[in-house]
Amino acid sequence: MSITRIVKALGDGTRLRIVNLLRVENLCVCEIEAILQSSQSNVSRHLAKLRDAGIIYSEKKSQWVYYGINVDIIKEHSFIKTLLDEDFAKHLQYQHDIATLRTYREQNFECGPLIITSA
Amino acid sequence: MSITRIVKALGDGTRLRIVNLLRVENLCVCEIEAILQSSQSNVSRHLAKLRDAGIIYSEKKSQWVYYGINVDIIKEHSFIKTLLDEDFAKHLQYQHDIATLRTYREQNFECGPLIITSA
DNA sequence: CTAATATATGATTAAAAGTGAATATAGACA
DNA sequence: TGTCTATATTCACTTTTAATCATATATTAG
Repeated sequence: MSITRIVKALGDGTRLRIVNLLRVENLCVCEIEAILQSSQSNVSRHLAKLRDAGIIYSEKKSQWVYYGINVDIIKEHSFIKTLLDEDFAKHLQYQHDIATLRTYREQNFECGPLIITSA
Repeated sequence: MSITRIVKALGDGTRLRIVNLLRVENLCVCEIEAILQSSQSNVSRHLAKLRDAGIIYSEKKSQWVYYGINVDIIKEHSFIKTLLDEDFAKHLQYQHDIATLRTYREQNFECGPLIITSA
């Protein structure tokens, strides 16, 4: 996979937020949808772009499709690892998304709407 | 500067090649133009995009404008450093561009056309 | 001043990318 | 079987981006 293709696929706010979340754990479309407060089709399309660029993989489990970081591409393109491990941590947006994910887990939400308490 | 903005600015083949060259040394527009075999206005526009994203800076010296990597943004966004130091090295295209730059220097070219001997 | 060179930018066009709404597909379960 | 849920995909539309050509600006050299 070319560097250009990978960087291009990462060059979108929503997709960076998705990759940041997947760094914590594998998630299905509806979970990402809830955390990012974005539409189903929008999230699905962004996931497809990331997968086409080899950054993430998908795995179907009954009716859900779980997405996760493709560790092989990270080994091949180490800047992605630096981005995930060092750079996301410095920006509030990404920390906040992970906090939302934790809230989501604590509340034992299944796929469905998440009540966000703080913006 | 947001990560999204930076990644977006890097998400183009020509701009990645430019950043790869600037890693070696500061260059003016006409030198980049010759090495990448691209048009003056095209190179100028790509440079402007990189500069607007804070990835490079420009410095006018008499009639030339020299561009160079902005080290401050690399300190702030370490994935750029990994990209420059580790990932470019693994891809032939970027190595080749640097070889062309060396040829350019050995031939003592001023700004002007460069005779490429091998593709 | 004039000519030549280096760079930036406006205008235009073509291609690519993003989005909401609707639809299609596939699995789960009664 | 029919229905519900999760996901993907298509359509129509808008926005963004890239490339090219032509022109403008600035600097140097004569």
